[in-house]
Amino acid sequence: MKTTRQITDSLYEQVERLGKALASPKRLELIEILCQGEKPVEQLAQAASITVKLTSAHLKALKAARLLEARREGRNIYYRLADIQVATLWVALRTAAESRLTSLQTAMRALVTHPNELAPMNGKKLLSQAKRGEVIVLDVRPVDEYRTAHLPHARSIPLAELKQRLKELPVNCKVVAYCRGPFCLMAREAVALLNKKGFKAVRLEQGVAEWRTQGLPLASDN
Amino acid sequence: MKTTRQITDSLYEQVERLGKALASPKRLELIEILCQGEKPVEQLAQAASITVKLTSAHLKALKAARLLEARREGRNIYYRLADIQVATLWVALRTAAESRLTSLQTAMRALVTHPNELAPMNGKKLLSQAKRGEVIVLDVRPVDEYRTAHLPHARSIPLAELKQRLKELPVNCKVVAYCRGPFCLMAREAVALLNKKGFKAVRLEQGVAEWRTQGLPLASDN
DNA sequence: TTAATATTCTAACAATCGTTAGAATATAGG
DNA sequence: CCTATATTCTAACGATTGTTAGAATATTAA
Repeated sequence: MKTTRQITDSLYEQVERLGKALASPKRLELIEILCQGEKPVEQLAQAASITVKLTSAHLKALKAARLLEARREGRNIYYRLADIQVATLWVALRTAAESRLTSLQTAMRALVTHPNELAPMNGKKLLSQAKRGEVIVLDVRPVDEYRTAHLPHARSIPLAELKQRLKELPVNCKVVAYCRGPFCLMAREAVALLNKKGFKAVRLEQGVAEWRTQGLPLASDN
Repeated sequence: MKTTRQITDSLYEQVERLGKALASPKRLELIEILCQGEKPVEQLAQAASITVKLTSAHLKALKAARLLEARREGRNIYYRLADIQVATLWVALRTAAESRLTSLQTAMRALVTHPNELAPMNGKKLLSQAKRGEVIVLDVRPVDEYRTAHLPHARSIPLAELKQRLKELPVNCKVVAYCRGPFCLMAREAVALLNKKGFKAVRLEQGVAEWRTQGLPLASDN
């Protein structure tokens, strides 16, 4: 027979398992990357800039905490979020950190280096403008992430290819670039490049995960 | 000049600080207790069943992560949540754990020992019933927590005093008891006692924190 | 001032975690 | 079958964390 205290302890210890999974920067980054869609281990390792072995260990920990699931396809093992709720939890944690930690606020403010990089835009307003063709919404993530899920009316040009594919964009139309979210630097780089080349470009702070938690619609290529 | 990777790393490391603060069962329990209102160190230690020294260390960690704030009043130092958002984060984490971890689900199902302990009730429905006097909403937490915030129309009888104060309750009216939340066992004990004594009592799963995150109104004594 | 109370600080130990390297496993293709 | 590739497992290390005990600090009351 367990005492009341033992029962209470065991309940909090269960939640601790989730907390521990969220207590590592690389695990958080892996979650963020997986919010963009499923990926094999090596690709995750590359995206997070750590060794495959370490990636595997972190993925194991996240899987043990039931935050991830895995499937094998040929030689690769693809990991994915166990549930959209996991993305919601990540966004909640990041948002809480942004509003609570002044050090994070200053770190993020320091990222706004170029004066022509405007403030993040309103979601619904952007949607209607994109629909009417008044702005071009540009997804600068890798193509596979675009295919999994992207903003409605968005066009895909990965950051790595942007320099070569500038001709595809009309010069006079305003461009709104987005990437994985507030912690991802790809859209910032894209905007800097575009503005240097004479385009009128601004950055959208939200990524697909934030977009989804706000209840806004998404599209996908299948 | 920092590289893109160094910037990205530092952003995730900031969020890690929050994650780490949530990666200890006792710190989680302290947060839950503080969701009920501010308390001095010794009372927190007692409520969490740990030593004052250890409590102080955990509180220090939580304060460093900006989840708590403190104020001195005479000889005591009162801790409180830095923001209601912290309570929201705690509820989000607990909810995620409840839905993701089967071990937690079974642990919680095991708590429903008495068949006369009914399923948790709907918030708005309860509110209107309480307003019309069809049910008695009973807050069995310590009085100071009741004073800080309680459900509308709720009556306070702390669990410790319930046995002596049974006469205050009408026998024929249905009683809905609540405490700190799903992880708190006080309401369960109260319901078990009431039913044994011939009352018709059920337990409300939500506590004040859950109530608030659902956007429902609260009352307080000042 | 001194004594009592509440809390924090410091130091130390054991347990846990992140990280790395080397061995092991599972699959695909020849 | 063998070989190459992708991933995990095992073992080990150093760093970090939870916990405890003893000293130090701050406040109140006498």
